[in-house]
Amino acid sequence: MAGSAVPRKRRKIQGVTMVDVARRAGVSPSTVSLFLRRPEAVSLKVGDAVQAAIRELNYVPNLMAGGLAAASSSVVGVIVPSVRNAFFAETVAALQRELGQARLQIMLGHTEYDQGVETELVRTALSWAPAALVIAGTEHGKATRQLLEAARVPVVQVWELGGEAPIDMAVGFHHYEVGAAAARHLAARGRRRLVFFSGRANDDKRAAQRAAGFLAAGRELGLVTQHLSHPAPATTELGGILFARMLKELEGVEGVGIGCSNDLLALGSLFEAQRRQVAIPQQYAVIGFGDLEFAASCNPALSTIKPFGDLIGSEAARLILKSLADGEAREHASIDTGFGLVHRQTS
Amino acid sequence: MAGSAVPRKRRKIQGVTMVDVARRAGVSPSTVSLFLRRPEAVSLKVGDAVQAAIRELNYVPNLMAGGLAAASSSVVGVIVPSVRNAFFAETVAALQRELGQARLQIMLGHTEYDQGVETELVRTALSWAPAALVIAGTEHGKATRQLLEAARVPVVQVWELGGEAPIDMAVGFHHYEVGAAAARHLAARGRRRLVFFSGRANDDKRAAQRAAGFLAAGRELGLVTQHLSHPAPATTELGGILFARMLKELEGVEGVGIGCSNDLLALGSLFEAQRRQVAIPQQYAVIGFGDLEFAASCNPALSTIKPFGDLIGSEAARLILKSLADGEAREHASIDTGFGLVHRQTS
DNA sequence: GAGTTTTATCATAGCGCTACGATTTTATCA
DNA sequence: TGATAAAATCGTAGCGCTATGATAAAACTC
Repeated sequence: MAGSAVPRKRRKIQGVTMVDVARRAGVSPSTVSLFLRRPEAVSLKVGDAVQAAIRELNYVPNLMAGGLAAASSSVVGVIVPSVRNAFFAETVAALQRELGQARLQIMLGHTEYDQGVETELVRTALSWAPAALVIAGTEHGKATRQLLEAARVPVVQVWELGGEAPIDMAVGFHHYEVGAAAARHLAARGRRRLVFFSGRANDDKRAAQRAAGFLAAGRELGLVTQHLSHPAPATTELGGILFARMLKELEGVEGVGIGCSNDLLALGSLFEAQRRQVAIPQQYAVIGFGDLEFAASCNPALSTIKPFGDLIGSEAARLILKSLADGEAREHASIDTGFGLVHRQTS
Repeated sequence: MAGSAVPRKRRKIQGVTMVDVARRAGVSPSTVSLFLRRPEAVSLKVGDAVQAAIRELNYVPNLMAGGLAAASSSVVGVIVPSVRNAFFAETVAALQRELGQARLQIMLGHTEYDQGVETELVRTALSWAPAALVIAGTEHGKATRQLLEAARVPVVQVWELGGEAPIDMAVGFHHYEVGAAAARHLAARGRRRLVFFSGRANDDKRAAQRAAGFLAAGRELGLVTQHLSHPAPATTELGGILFARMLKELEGVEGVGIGCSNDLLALGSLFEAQRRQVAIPQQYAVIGFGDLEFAASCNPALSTIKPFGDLIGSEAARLILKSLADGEAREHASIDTGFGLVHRQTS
């Protein structure tokens, strides 16, 4: 109906396009494109000419155009609860390091432990036709799971194993086992009464699993085992608060061993103990989780359980790269990175 | 020359496109697009129909196509040394929180304090025709600076003020002043001999500036002031090492005040002091930088200088949003977020 | 040196969307 | 009611690139 024959004015995005480079180098645009994607497929002479033209014109390719034409982009969506959390920061750093080698970029999203936000972030990530998706955890809202299942890209769920079946691939460890290992360790060190400290009681599912594992193992060993938790994030401050609460509740009780949902809580406990002049590990043994960087240099040095956040990131990257190489024929791997018990002075 | 009249087979990226939605809703694709971008420009009846079609088909728009057509994308490139660094993690989190409201996504890159990597990351970010760029620091390599200057997008340099002139906009504070404030504080608390601890001596320019400010202010006050530094990253462990070194070098010296390049070093110092049974603040006063989450709950509680990392992120986001709204007419703002001296027990 | 294979380069048709201006519909007024 | 203004919808032409298959050039055969 609307039959306009008038040429519109072009809206130009870029200063220098591939066409400009091609003209400069005296070749066709296809050749420039080919050189950029597979330099070895182009003759040395032409390759050099193109390279020179690119440099002279300061050409920066447009990845949106490339991604659109190629039906896939070079972004990997990474969705974690928060990068302020040192655990995830480490994994994100490893991912970027490894994926960067393959010229893949990271598009980051933080859920802040909100399932609605998570769904939105997944949807947004998918809007970029990402090469792959990395998401923390295996328990997601129904909408998120649906989106992820329908997505025709590799999906790697990280930092957690067990629970719901992985959607595609998974790299992580069993938090329940972490808790159990902590309880058993304290028992082995002669503690007969166990307490678990945790924060963010409502939304950190992984912390909840560590707690569950700790409590179950403690009871299995026939020990009185209890849980002190709080809805606030698991910080040093909260560690102090929980330790104080514990002191009040367990006044006079001997042989207490404390498992902490993370090293920050443990650190806070250590400080509170100092303030109260309670000896650690003599009166109370403490074990954390995370092996955060201060754990080794605390006084007393903190016993803890070490996850391998860096390894999780690099293994996830490896799986992604492999999936991309294998195409449809890829397998649905699940990798257990395990954890290590680091026995220091607090237990 | 190559005149092929044969229709090629289409390579389909997406299951459901905007055309499908339009058909389902009984409107034209343009209307769907319009509804997505400016829902208020579409009649209520049509809007509902489109909305319903989107939901029923589970349509996910392709942002690459959108960005390409619109000559700008909804990504903001964020380039920081490392998210493992709590300072940057906080700013990144704030950025994502604020920018997310405007449906902007963050594309993250870590330089790991390498200038070559930084240039590559800037180049990659520019390949996405980003809506804006956020980069840590004001001192960049020549290539990076050139790229940023030529980029026709808002650029916000964060976490640092002073030094080289900002390329476009800047949000941060003067690290030199932080160091000076720390020195003056220690002097005011009666310390007559000052020492500054820092790590990553070679590549953390901002830490170097804090050191310079500390040393200059100390000397200006007529105090003997010295610098203990180390090439390793500024960790708790390094804090302990530097404190031990200081003890050896300054044996018997009274009234020593220690400034630390960050709270991790300060924490390590505290622990080392405990181990050596040296009283803080009686024998040695300590002040850190960062007000990391443990600072308030240490024993003794750590005096420190608080940057406002979160504020830096949200102000940067505000500037970006304003720039995008104002278009070409935008101003080249520079915002000093300042810092706060938090006096606790270690000084 | 003509025929055959291999290698290098090219022309074209979209990828899915948005901006633009044109067209149609609805509201307002004389 | 017809003329005019305002609002809603539509059709088209790319955005800059890549995949594809066609052509041209070079490297082998016998």
